Amino acid sequence: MDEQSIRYTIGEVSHLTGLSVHALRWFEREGLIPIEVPRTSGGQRIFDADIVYWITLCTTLRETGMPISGIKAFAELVAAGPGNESDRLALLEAHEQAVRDRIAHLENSLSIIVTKSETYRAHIAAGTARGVWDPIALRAEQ
Amino acid sequence: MDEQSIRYTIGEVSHLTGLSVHALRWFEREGLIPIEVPRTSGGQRIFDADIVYWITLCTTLRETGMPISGIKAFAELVAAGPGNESDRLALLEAHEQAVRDRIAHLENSLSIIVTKSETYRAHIAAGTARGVWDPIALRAEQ
DNA sequence: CTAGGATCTAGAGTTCGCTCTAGGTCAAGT
DNA sequence: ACTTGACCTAGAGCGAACTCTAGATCCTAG
Repeated sequence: MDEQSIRYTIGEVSHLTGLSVHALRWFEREGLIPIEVPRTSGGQRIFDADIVYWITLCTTLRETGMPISGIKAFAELVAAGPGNESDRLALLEAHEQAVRDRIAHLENSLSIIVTKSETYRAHIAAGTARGVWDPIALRAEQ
Repeated sequence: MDEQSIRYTIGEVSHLTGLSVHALRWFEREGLIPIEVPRTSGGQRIFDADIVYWITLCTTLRETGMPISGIKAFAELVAAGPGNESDRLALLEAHEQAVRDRIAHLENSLSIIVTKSETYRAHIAAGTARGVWDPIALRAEQ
């Protein structure tokens, strides 16, 4: 990496990552960023590509359901420096499995929803969209 | 259906559906159940197979990310009785698509996480788990 | 008939993950 | 120099989805 890499303001990072500036400041306060974000002499944050990359990774982890506490644990490992890479890997692998499980569960649920939709479609097409196939309407109609 | 179908207490429904009794009462209060749940003379709820089925469907919708407000909308359509089946179908199909999108997004994110894991594994195996591949360690080590 | 576990209502409390506010300071264009 | 929009800190507030509490009633087994 270049010694003088690109410097971003918090607003630019907000655009790059999709997180609000509030959320970015909050991420730092919560310890999700493994270094102290450097400041200008006036106290304003200076982000570089590395931190933006880290934040992007954080959002990927968040979007896949890792709780803030999990990301914080990961950040703490990184902050602790070299030597705990297998711990970091274990954390990632556990999350990887959690995501796979989540996808499998969603696919399962999806098929239930699809079946329900198909039942509705069939009955609507047949003009018989009442009765046995609707457990609640059923009650009303008996 | 049988005129005298099986009757369940709220505790039994809790076991059957995995929702807490608190959550079940809250679901009713929030209007997620399209009928008034009948009561004993003493005021205790009596659930039957139809309601249990409905609640199970609700949990499937919830687990796939439908907000309570969405389920409420669906319940209101069902409560309104026959005639709006295509609205119900539209609601289900919209959610179906949302779930497909969610799965696609998760798969995308998963591949990012997998790549990150693989990088860690490769570097740990090579005994070079420091430096260039870790954006934060990178900073510390330059 | 009585004990005690299950249930009732209505509303307060909790957790998560931000979002917003107040009361300033900073910095870039004119 | 001045204006104006971005940024600062610390903490309060918020929406979603429950969860828990209090104080009372129900109901089933012994």
